[in-house]
Amino acid sequence: MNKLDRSLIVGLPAFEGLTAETLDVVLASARSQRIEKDTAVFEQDAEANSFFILLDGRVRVVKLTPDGQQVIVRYIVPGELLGIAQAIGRSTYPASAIAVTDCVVLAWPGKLWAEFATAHPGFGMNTYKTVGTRLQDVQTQVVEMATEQVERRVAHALLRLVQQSGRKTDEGLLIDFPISRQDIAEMTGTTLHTVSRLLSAWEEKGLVISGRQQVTVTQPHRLMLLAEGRVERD
Amino acid sequence: MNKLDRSLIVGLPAFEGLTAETLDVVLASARSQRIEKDTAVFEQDAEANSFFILLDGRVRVVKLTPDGQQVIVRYIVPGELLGIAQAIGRSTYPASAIAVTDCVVLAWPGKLWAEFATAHPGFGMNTYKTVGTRLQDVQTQVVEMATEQVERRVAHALLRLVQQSGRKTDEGLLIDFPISRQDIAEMTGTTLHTVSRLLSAWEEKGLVISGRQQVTVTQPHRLMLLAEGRVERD
DNA sequence: CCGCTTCATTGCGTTATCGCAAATACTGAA
DNA sequence: TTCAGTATTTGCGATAACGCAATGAAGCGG
Repeated sequence: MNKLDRSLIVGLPAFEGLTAETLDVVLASARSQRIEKDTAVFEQDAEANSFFILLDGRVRVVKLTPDGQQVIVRYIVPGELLGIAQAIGRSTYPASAIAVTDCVVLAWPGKLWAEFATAHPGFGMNTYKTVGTRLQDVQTQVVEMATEQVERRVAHALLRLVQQSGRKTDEGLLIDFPISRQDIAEMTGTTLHTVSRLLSAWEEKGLVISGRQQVTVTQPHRLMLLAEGRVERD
Repeated sequence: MNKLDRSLIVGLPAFEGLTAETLDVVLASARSQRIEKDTAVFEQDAEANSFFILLDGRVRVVKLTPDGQQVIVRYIVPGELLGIAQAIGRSTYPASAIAVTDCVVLAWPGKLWAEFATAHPGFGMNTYKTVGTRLQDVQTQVVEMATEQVERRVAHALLRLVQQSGRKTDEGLLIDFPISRQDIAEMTGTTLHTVSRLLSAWEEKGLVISGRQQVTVTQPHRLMLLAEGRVERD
């Protein structure tokens, strides 16, 4: 078994404020794991045997409805925790997590979570802060879904993706992982058709450039105006 | 200053597992407060100077959008925490809380939250569990809003209200606080008109009885079938 | 390099839901 | 008891968004 290096996790929000010794202790029980693109890190309703930190790649968190529809709850970027069912008092995962690209994660046995949290209060605090942040994010999303029409919701979603995973290119800010019209639809509660029409219209207006599983926002500012609803809805 | 009695909070989930002495310590810094119907317990974006437990009455938690629309995030029933901005790492309240009926709350200075949480880990855990539960609730709501059409969303909302605040009457389960069509609309992201039409249709079918600011679910089972979408949508 | 699969586009008809407006019903206070 | 203020109902027209279906483009595996 190859020893994991402390530098992997130093500086991550989840471990902020912990001593070097603590990091080593924590790392000692972690195992690193490669997750191939399009495979699951964990599955909804399965026993929450592990919790994870994403070190590299992108992960999509998805909820499946009884009738087979999907909703994308959020995207995870490197440095973020995922599968922390324990921290919210669950024994099963409330959603599935799918690797959007090839990924590397650190995994810990789920039962260690409580141990860590009590032995290293800072770690507990940090995860709770994550949970709190996500609560706010999701509540914002509810407000959007309740009050905004589709065009603005999709605009907001794109802006969030760009903020989280935007890579600067010649043309603008590229969302730097593969994302389909269907994916965007599942994030915003609409259909791939509507998303496609919107992107086409926006491309026409010069706000974005989009292709197969790829979106670049060329004029974030104008897109933001549109998202905020104070504009040009022709 | 009248001393608060331990019996007020014994048995509440937030204080579960704490010793009698601890309860007394905690109570020593609490002040009890009466909140008149239709007044605010706290206001969105205000400094989070206090956190609360609702002892009696009902509170509506509302988010206001920049353009003046409202969304009802949740209803609080006695025994529940509210205004726990500290626990999610915020210094301002992310929403407003309005008394739906005359209420009694216990209030603590916000800065005490962190003290309590460290001095009495059980208390911290309990609030975090609350935050976790709410995260799941809200995520469920996002999934509903993304995948279900209005009729099912409203049905789900009513069932939740009945479950949380249903009082058995001759006719069925009465939501035991005043709730308008507008309120239900703001919970489900629709309009009071649509809610009114739905309630009328359901009354026709014998599922509910509704009046001014009042709803009784007479056939919860059939309403649930409708909410789950396996039915009679004529 | 070819064929297959997946993804995206777009026209067109359908429909759920909205938004307005007018009428009606209920409640609490004077 | 009456009046004023709110809440509710309901008809009707408008429309945002869906859903289908057909076509076209892009990428992947052999």
